[in-house]
Amino acid sequence: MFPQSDAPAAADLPILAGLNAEQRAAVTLPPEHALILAGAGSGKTRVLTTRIAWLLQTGQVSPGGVLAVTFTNKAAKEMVARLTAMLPLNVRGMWIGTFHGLCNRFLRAHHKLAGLPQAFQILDTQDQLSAIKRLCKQFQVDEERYPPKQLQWFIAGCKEDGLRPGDVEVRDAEIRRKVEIYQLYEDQCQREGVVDFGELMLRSYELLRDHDAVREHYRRRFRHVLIDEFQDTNRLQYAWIKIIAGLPAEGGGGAIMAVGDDDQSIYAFRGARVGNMADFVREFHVGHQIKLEQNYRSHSNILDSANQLISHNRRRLGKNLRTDAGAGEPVRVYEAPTDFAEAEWVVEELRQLVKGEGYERKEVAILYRSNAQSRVIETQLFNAGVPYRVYGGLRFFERAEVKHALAYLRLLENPRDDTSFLRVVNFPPRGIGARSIEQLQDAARAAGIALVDAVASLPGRAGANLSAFVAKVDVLREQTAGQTLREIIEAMLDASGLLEHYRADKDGADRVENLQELVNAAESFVTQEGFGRDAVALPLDETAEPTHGLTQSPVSQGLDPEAPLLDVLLPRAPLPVDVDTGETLSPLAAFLTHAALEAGDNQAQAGQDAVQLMTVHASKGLEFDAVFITGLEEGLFPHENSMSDHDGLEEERRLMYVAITRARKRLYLSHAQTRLLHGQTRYNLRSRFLEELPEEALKWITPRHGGFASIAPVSSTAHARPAWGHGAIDAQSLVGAPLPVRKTEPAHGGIRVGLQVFHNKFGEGRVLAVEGSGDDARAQVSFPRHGVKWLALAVAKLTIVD
DNA sequence: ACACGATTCGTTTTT
DNA sequence: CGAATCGTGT
Repeated sequence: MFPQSDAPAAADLPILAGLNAEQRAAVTLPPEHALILAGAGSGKTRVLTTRIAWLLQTGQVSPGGVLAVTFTNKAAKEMVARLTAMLPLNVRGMWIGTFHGLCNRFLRAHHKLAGLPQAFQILDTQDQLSAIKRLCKQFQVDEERYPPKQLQWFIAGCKEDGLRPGDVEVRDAEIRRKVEIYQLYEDQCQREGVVDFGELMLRSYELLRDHDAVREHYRRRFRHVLIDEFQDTNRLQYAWIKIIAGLPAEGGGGAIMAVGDDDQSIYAFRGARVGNMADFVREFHVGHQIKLEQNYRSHSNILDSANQLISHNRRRLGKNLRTDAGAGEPVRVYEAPTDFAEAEWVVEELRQLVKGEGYERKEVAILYRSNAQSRVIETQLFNAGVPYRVYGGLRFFERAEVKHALAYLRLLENPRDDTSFLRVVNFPPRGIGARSIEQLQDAARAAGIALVDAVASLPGRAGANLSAFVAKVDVLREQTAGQTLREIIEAMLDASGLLEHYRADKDGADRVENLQELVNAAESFVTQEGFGRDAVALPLDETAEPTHGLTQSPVSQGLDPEAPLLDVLLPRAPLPVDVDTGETLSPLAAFLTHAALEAGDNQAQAGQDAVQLMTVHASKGLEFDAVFITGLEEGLFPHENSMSDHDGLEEERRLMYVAITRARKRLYLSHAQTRLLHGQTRYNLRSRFLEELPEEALKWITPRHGGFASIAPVSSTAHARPAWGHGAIDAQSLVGAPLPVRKTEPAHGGIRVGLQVFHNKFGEGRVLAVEGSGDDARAQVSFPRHGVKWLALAVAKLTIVD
């Protein structure tokens, strides 16, 4: 019997076509909590979006019942795009967005309960730091003992752990002081009506925690909660999910589908907790765990390398990628004498790739562990005239001139925004010096008021200048009332003198351009968000049937859980809306929010066929035909700061795993014997990660010329591991390996690789390499205190330690 | 107020 | 080495 044509069996829906068994299983899981372990290149986003589409199409949920959370705007946009392509359905009723974006909307809607002005502004990391610096000056915090950067880290860390100042365990005087400053910072933010990124999350969490009606409403509403990149969630984000979905013990709520990959967890340094995955399984009694192990990206030599490498990590949930693609080409490994030569080699190889083998430049990525490493490569590329693009500089909304402009705009919205006030009070310069500002700050602090409000109390010419500034902003505010966003910004650029200032600067052309670009950004914001046409009406989504028996009643009924919050909080609605009053944000305030939450692309020179340069971190989620991973050296990758502890090393290994799995067809790995770092020449051992790859998948392409013998790896007990993948470490495999291991030469006074030696000045150390002969014989020795040195055996008096 | 030397300090980063 | 910040001098 065939299923009715108008009601196809759920398993036969066209959206499911082309999915493999694992993917299909994940997509069609029953509405229970589930964890999807999605390996690199396993079609994770596809599963996520198809899951949503499937739930909708089979009538298991209405758009309003879906909550899908991502980390980046890019991921959120992609999800929306794919979903709209898949279904004729309007996605408007769904909550799809980043953690911060959704929290932002939520807080605007419930701003009264959250204790915030509806038009609160968002501090980015820069703003936060300057706010802290300002506070430190004001309260005479010793910036030597408490560097603002560290305070910022402390505060952000507390919030990520869900801790308010009162919750922090005060263990010593230093922490006590930090907590005091944390409290002062909080007071300051509250007074000025601004929130930082952590605050967006924490306030939302607390609001849900403290207001039963609100919490219950959302719990009832969201039948399905989907989380992308779950391994990157921090404590607070997981707590947020728990409270919005409801733990089983608390009566439960929506079904959670957490999608993640513990092997790609590379953000522990900023609070990400892989442990959330295990906690989730335990706390939600997760019954369904599905592994997506079929990889659609890479050839098997590449995949085998990734698998072999990551198998050296102890703490894993366990997963092995497989592919139907053939072995492909071997992974090429190159050892260069210097970082300079390494870069030369990359450029040469790249040229071959593009000219000889028809690779597109933009399909080639050059990866490195830290940004500083890009310089040498850039120089080489530049000299060779190869177009390239570096990811990860300043983004559009972070540029100084744009931030200045935004500060003026913020003052129009909220004159009490002291951060913005200070940013532009004397920019462009208008004769308001540090002295005047200090006076003003003193006055404001004494009276407990905002800087603008203290201006009137200042006498003399200082007061006059300041008053002129305030008046200027006030006039602009009145003038632009009711104008379109574009008109407001143009008026601001003119009245503030910003445009004029940069036009007068002979080097200001770029900045002028960026300011004009700001107008365009605003314009496209207006178009995209679509509130030029619909004004501020609250369009109900016709396709979204209320599933929970919500009756439509006036918005002003407020927090009755049965009230149509659903209708108010549509994420694609023009502007966030106050649930009590129906008030919306001004387009300007909305644009400012957008600017804070979405820092914009890097200077995207899209269209250009350029090689992509980026850190390994930045490469996560991307893929390329060919990938170079450079600087594979001990101390660099793995980074020295991460080498001391086991967890740090495992994260570095995951980072390497991410890097390897970016490559589709071809992978190059390289390291340099010598590298200029901090102005000093460093001799680095090659990375242990190279030794953790399957030798049969590798091909060493280093030309064997005499002078630069490579350094035999020294297996120490510090990291217990099978050095060559299979089996234990044995001399046989070391010698037989296809690595250009230099055979130790007979007579060097008995100095051989691996020996422990003693030096008069440097103490005990281990011999890493020996080369040359006779009077030229040298040994590379690693000393715990003094680092790695090359020593001339004829001069240095080395004795062998037993 | 600004310019210039002296200094310090160097992972990874999204929102 | 090179940037980013700091302090002094004019």
